[in-house]
Order: sequence, then C-alpha cells, then structure tokens
Amino acid sequence: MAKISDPAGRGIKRAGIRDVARLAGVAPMTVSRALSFPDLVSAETREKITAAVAAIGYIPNRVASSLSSNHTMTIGAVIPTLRNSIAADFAEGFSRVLRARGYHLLLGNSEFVPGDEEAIVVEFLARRVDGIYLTGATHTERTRKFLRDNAVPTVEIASLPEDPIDIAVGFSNFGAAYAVTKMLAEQGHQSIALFSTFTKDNERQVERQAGYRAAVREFGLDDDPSLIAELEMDLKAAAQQLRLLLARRPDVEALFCTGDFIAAGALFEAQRLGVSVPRDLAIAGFEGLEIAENLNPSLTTVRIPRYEIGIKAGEMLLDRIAGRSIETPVVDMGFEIIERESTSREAANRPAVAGTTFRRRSPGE
Amino acid sequence: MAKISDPAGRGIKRAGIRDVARLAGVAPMTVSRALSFPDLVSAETREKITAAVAAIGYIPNRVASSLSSNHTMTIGAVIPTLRNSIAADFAEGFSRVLRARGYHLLLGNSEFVPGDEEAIVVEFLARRVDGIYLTGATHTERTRKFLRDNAVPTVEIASLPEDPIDIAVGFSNFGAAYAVTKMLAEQGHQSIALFSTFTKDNERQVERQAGYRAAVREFGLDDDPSLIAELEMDLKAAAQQLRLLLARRPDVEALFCTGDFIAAGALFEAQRLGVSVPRDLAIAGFEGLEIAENLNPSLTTVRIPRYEIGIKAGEMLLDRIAGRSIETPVVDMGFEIIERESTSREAANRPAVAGTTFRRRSPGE
DNA sequence: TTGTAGGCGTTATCAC
DNA sequence: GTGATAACGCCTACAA
Repeated sequence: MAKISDPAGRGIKRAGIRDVARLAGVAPMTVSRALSFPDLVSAETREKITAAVAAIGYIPNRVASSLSSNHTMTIGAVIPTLRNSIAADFAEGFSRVLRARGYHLLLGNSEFVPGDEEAIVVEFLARRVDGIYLTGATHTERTRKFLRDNAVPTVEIASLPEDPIDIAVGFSNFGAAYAVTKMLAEQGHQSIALFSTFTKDNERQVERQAGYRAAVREFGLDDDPSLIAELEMDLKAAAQQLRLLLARRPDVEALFCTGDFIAAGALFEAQRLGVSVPRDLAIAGFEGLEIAENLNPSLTTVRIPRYEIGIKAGEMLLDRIAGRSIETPVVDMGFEIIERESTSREAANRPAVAGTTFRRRSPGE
Repeated sequence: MAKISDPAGRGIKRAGIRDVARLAGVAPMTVSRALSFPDLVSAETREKITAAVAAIGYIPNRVASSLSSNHTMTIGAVIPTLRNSIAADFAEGFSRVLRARGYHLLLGNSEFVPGDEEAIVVEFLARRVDGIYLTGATHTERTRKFLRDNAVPTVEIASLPEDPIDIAVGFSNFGAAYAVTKMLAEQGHQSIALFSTFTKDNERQVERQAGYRAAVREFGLDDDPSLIAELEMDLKAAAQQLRLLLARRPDVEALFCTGDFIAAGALFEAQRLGVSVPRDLAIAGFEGLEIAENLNPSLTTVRIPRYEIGIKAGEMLLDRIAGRSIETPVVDMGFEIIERESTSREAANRPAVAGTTFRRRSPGE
C-alpha cells in the first residue's frame, strides 16, 4: 500500500488558487469567481479555469474562505446520544436538508449533561458555526446567554419551549402522554403505571410525567407513587422494573412506557412471567418505532413525526440563517396515537386485531 | 424573547485577540501563547490575560487558528445511515475518543452510495479535516486516490480490507457468518436459509454471504439458491420474506439473518404463523444488539464489539495524526457467537435455557 | 468581464 | 518570558 509520509500534512504544499490562476492565465480573483459564481465569468475563461483546476487537482481551501467570508457553511448539533435514540432520527432528517443546501454537520455528544452541552456549544462558537441545533429545551443559563449574545441562529428540537432561545420544532410531550393515559383510563383502567426514563435534565421526560399525572388527576385514577418508576432506555432495565412493579402492585392494570424499547422489554418480561398482554396487563409505548407494530401483541404507541421534525428544523434554521423572516418561532409538529393489540380489550380473547389510528394536535393548538 | 437582529452575523464585531491583548497590556502573541501553552507564560501575565478574556467574553476564532496552524482538529466521518444501524454505535465510541482529545466530528451521510461518499470526502478535504473515518471498505477508486494523494490519515471501519487506504479496524464478516452457519450445521440442520441486507456496494454483506456459502459447501448443506434472500434492515420486510421463504421451502430448518432486527422480524412473524422457534425453525441473528437477549425465545447472535471498534479506531487514527508509528494497519477486533434459545435443540421442549457463549478470533488470526 | 488592494484573526518564526 | 513581523489562502470592496 502507498505509504502516507507526512500525517500532519506539513511539507506537502497543496495547490492554491494562485496556481490555478497562473495556469489559466487569469487573476486569482477570477478563479474564485468562476468557482463560486460561474455566471459572472465568460464561457471562455470558465473553461480555461475548469481545465486548470482539473489539471492541478485543485481543492479549494474552505478554511480560508470561511475566514474571509465569515461563513462556515457548518451547523453544530448537540445530540445526547446516538444509541437507541429517536434523536438519531431527528438528526438524520435534519442532516439531509443541510446537505442539499451545502451545509455540513458538526456533531457533539452531550450524554444528557447540560454542562457538557455548554462546553460543546462554546467550542461550536469558537468554530464559528453558522447555526446550532440543540436536542431538547433544557440548557444552562450560560448556554442560552452565549447563544443570544453571539446572535447565532439556534433551533431546539423535540419540545415546545415557552421561552425558546431562538426557534424550535417539536411536539407536546405533555399532550401526548396525557392522551395516552386518557385513552387507557377510558378503557376502564384504574391503576395505570408509568415507566419513564430519567427526568433529570430532560424536560421531555418531565413533561411526559406531567401529562400522565394530569390525566391521573382528571380521571380520578389511582395515584399511588409506587406506580411510577424511572429507568434507563433499556430492555433489561424494563424487565427488572416490571418484576418490581408486579411485586409491589400485583393488581396493576395498565402500563404506559415513555419509550418503545422500554415497552418492548416490559412486554417480553410479561410473556416470560406468564402475564398475558393485554388481558392481564395493557401496555402502551411511545415514539412509534418500527418494532412496535411488529411485536406480538402489536404495541400501542404514540407516533412522533421524527423524520419530519428534523426536516422542518433544517428548513427553518436555514431560512433563519438566510435572513428570511420566521412566521412562528415554535412549531408544533403534533403526534399520533396508534392503538394496537397491546391495549385492545377484545384482543384479550381474539388476537391479531388490526391497529386503528387517529391523529391529534397537541392540546391548545 | 430577545430578538436576534442579524442572523448572518455581520455587523457584530466579535472581540478578537487584539482586544484581549490591549486590555491585558501585552502583545497578541502573548495572549495566543497563554491560551495554548499556559506554561510558557509567567503566572502574572497569565492571570492578567485570563481576567481580560473573562471580562471581554472572548471566544477564540478557530477558523483563523486553523488557517494559520494548518490543523482543524476535525475528523470527517462518512456514515451510511444512523437509523437502525450499528454504524451509529461505532461512531459513538469513536466520537468519545475524539472529544477527549479536543477533536470534533464532521458528519456525512452516504446512504450506501459510493458516489455520494466521494462527494462528501472531497468536501471534507476542502475543509482540511485532519483525518477521515469511512464506514466499510467499499469506496470509489477516485475516493481512494484523493485520500492517498492528499495524505490524509484515514480509518476504515467494520471490515478487514486487504488493501486498506491507510488503516482499518473491524472484524471478519466472512469468518463470523461462516461460524454461525457451521454452528447450525453441526446442530444437524441441512437446509439453512440466509436473509441478508443488500450486497450492492456493501462488502460487509458480500463477505457474510460468502462466509455462509463457504460453510454450505464445506458441510455439504442444501445449496438451493431460493434459500437466500436480500432485503432491507427492516422488521416488516423480514416478516414478508419469511412468508415467501416458507412458501418456497416449507421444509427449511434454520434461518440465519445478517442483522438482529431482521431476525427479530422473522421471529415475530414465525410466532404469528404458528411456526415454533426453535422447534420448527431455528433462527440466528447478527450484531449482538440488546434486543437479542430479551426476545422470547432469546436470540442466538454474533456479538460485534461495536463500541470497542469505535474506540480503537479513534485511538489509532489520532496516533496516526500525531505521527506515531502504527504497528498493524488492519486490526481485527474479533467477534463472539452467543448461543441462545432460538437455536437450542433442547429449548424445543424446555424453554428458558440460559445462553452460553464462547469467543473466537477470526480465522487466520 | 476582469483585476487590484487589503484584510479576515490567528500562529510560526525569529529576535530581543 | 515577551514581542514584532509575516504569512495562512481566500474573499469583500472597489476600480478599470
């Protein structure tokens, strides 16, 4: 294999715009124009330059152009984790929009630690990103201040913050959790348990718990605190928590999980314990992952328009960067409850019930 | 909310190193040194500068420093997709190593299209990344040439390429698939089906099919081509293909899926069809996802050290960038077959068999 | 349509 | 230990 002699890149003098200009017999500025705005250059000149670029193997230096133009064509994205996470789906839609418009994504993992997020944001600012993408709406005061002081277009994803840093695209976590709990209540369940992931520094989970609690109050459901557990987004943790729950409250009738993998883990454990779903225990998930509709019984869940949220966020942020005015700074992309076998009262007797769906906007919309 | 007046960032004159220098009463060069190499500056000067930085709210401009120093502290990563993909796990380990050493990740999605990968790589080169991370070993000739000509440290992930661009970290896809098929054969299965994802431009899947075929030949198994299907990494597609397979070959005894989600989809469909696993059909997966051990029956699979591969790749690439010599350019991180209930001969009669594991290096190691 | 001058904000280099 | 100077490679602004 060809040995790469100088990893640091020193000593290798890459071709510059001057080299191209010399070969094409024009001024450097003309080369710059020919590459950025081909229409501003005569066809003849353009061809000479194109040929020179190809001959030399010239690759423009975007670092220099960024310094000069004050645009990096880069968006910094803070994402808690890519593992088992719908955050990856948001980011994927977002990144597709960016790429189509010549922007690239600089990635930072915060691991759900606001302090880490702050450090990442500062690093992004140092790199002079043109915009910033934050997952969720829980940030340190300094993060908010940095972003506003530096006037960096910023989009917050997955929530509907009351006081957004700049713009936001998401859905009502409160409303979705409320709707699921209400649905379970209307099916006659009185003791509805809640498995959520950790609420620390995660307003999405806080909102979902709040939505659950609001429904519990409104419908006069069992409000025993031992019906609630916080755990990792992890199948095994869900299995363990289900065993603990059944030990504490063997009479529990329904279980609402704020993540489909948690619901799946609970469902699998129920099967192992001989607890029939939905006959002995109804289970509902959250997120609308592909696996939900394939489980046996199929899983009732809330479909979040993950991909669409990412795309909308990308479009809005780029509009923002382009200086176009934003009609609504906080966009609610809604959610959809998908009722399937895991909460079907009939499925207790006859399995394989087809799922029915209906769409709701978040309350207050 | 505070209005951000100027999205493009113009008109807002950020504080520069000169401003800090003036306030601290030193030269700009001294400020630069104090921030990059605090030890080279007297304690007194350092304090004055630290105070000035805080007072002004100075955030250094890394674009300028990159241009000047010829280091961007950025690695460009090409990842086919973040959805349902172990590629996200590789990247997560990789990114953690980078961050600990001050590097950041620039992300590009190739969607498994080598031409797109090439365009992304060129863009990365234009941005003068210090290193490049590629998923897999299938790249266009031009991509390889660009990277070698420009002497950019490059790591290829997930395969063991014979002719690596620079360095590589992965495992033997061939060896792992061979081992699974062999295991099934030794359990007495004669007709073993294969569900893999698309082999087009994906040498990992090509290698896995090749490993399967090698075992089929070696053990004199049923080599009916209709036992093989290519499909998306998708539970529903797996369900559909299982129905087709059972229609074609109702006598099939075992099914090897080159992805755990495919295996899960097939397992769920088998349950719906009343096909008992493993009694009527043994099923094995690939990847070693968390879900595999939680299914009922638990799923036999191949554990890939996903996270570890990412970490090793990060360490090697940074070593490469630092100019340290690399002992082995292609590192095999091995794999581990995890036998669980879904292929257990005894589980047909008594369920809930604990999984047993053993570790193997790739053949030839 | 093309070219000239100057500067973007930092760091390498060498002198003090 | 500190500072002056000259790049880094391109683009903005203006001129021809």
